[in-house]
Amino acid sequence: MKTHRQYIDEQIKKNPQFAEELAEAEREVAIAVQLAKLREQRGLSQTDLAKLTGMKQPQIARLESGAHLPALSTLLRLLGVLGGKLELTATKCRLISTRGKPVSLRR
Amino acid sequence: MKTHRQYIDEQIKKNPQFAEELAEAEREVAIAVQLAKLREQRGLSQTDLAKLTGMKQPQIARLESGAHLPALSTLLRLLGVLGGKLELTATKCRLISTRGKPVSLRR
DNA sequence: ACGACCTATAACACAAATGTTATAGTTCAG
DNA sequence: CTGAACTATAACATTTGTGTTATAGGTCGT
Repeated sequence: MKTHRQYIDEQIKKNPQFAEELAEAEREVAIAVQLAKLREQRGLSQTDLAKLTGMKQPQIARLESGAHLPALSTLLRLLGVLGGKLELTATKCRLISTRGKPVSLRR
Repeated sequence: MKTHRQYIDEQIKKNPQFAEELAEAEREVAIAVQLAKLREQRGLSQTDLAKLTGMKQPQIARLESGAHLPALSTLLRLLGVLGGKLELTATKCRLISTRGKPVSLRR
């Protein structure tokens, strides 16, 4: 229950960018999982959802299995039917003005 | 200041699905717009953001102009740098169990 | 008028996701 | 054990987005 986390920490030390990449990857799988969960909460089979969205069952399966990320358009289509929202919110501001100039820089 | 909205309402009457499609389209452009806004709030030029994300300026321009939707992976990459989150939340539940069975149906 | 910076657009090869059909493995009811 | 419903996987053509280079049009300071 330790080695995996250790490995990750090492990588982050070696390459700070790794943290960002990892976070991104985690957000990616999270999406597949959430889609599947949402579908089941709604009591729909993959086939049902496929019909409702005009897709085919194997496509749903591919997405939920994480074989690849849905296109944004596909994700929105699914959420439209499943009753879900995609919110894009600004959070932390750790912004470095690359040179001189303060917050609202260069211009 | 009326004809456009009227047109839309007519379409919805003709084809109920049109409402869904429209909502989806609106969510799509919203994404492009929000990306641009967020970048400007951070005081970054397209070129800056490109460097920070390892992309090229024209790619940023393409996305912000809405020429096409970013791939989810690209969106996450941008948000990682811009300091933004993508939240996927369940909302309304207007779910019809297609045949018999109540909420948690068929299985 | 000149440079320096910005944003936008076009073109094209490449990669990634979709749409589709077929099919196989599960589980469960009868 | 059979069949029905569900999920998963493979293959392949098509569409969509990326990565890249080049270039053009704004705006501003000097």
